[in-house]
Amino acid sequence: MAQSKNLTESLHASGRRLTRQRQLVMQVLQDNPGHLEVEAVYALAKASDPNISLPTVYRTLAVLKEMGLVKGHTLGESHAHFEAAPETPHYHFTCLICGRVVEFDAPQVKQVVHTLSRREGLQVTDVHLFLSGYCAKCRTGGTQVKSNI
Amino acid sequence: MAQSKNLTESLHASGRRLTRQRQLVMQVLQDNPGHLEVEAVYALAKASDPNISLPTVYRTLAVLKEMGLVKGHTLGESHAHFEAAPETPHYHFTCLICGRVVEFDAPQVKQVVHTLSRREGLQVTDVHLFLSGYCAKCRTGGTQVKSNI
DNA sequence: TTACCTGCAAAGGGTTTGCACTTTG
DNA sequence: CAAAGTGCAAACCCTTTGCAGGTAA
Repeated sequence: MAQSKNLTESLHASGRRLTRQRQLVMQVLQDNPGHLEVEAVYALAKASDPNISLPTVYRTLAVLKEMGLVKGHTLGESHAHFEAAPETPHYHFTCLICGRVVEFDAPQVKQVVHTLSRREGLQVTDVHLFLSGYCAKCRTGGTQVKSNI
Repeated sequence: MAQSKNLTESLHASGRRLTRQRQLVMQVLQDNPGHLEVEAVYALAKASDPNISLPTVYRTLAVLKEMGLVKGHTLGESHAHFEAAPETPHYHFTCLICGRVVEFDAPQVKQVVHTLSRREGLQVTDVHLFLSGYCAKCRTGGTQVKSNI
């Protein structure tokens, strides 16, 4: 549980308490790299603690996000996705058909952000680069996992 | 009404009909550059046609988006924003305090997209680069227009 | 002990849908 | 005239909130 240290400290620093539920949600996010919908976090957490509630998951995600331990996205869809905050920022491509997410890095983005910040006098705290389209499989009419509409 | 041509053709090409409401919504988006929330589109449309309904605005925006005539965003907020599809793509910064939106272009992004597409065999149909943080005014504790919570 | 936190249930709020009527082509 | 589109009202669904009982510190 390498998480505990960071989580404990962050909570303490902001005058909050370390609860079983907060540890659990953080653990779930760390054990499941990539994007999890809130319902998925809830389901995974519930596997360890059947009593945890959905409102608590929402509240916990908000707290963790505020402390910078997790990142939240709303990638064009109606519901939010969360992931443990990666050391190195990265960006996302989502396939419109099968929903596959490709994560990638792009150093040029930092440069863009820096240039803009200077020019406009902005302080940028968060960067989302989100691409959508068709992945290699779905382009060719192959898999189409999600298109059973 | 330079719009009419494009709208008419796009609708016809997809076997849809040209209605007063669709013309109106498209007109509203074109006459009001920048981002409009759905409610704002509704209000502006209603000024010209008091009978237009909110569901129709939603349905129309979905149709226009599908045809590529408008772009929809969900910039970290709970509700969607729309804008007439610009000739040249651009990106957005939103101030977390006052809500100001700064639009900007960044040619480097095209390069990033191109590189990734090739490497992963993706077909990218949409690109969102969304920054958030504090604008020049709000950094200094100045205006804080929106923080009357 | 005492804030803070959780669970439950209910409320919120943006978005979507069912249906009868209207309008386009 | 037939099919597509609209308006109205109600349903949906993700998310938030009020509150009484728990729990970390």
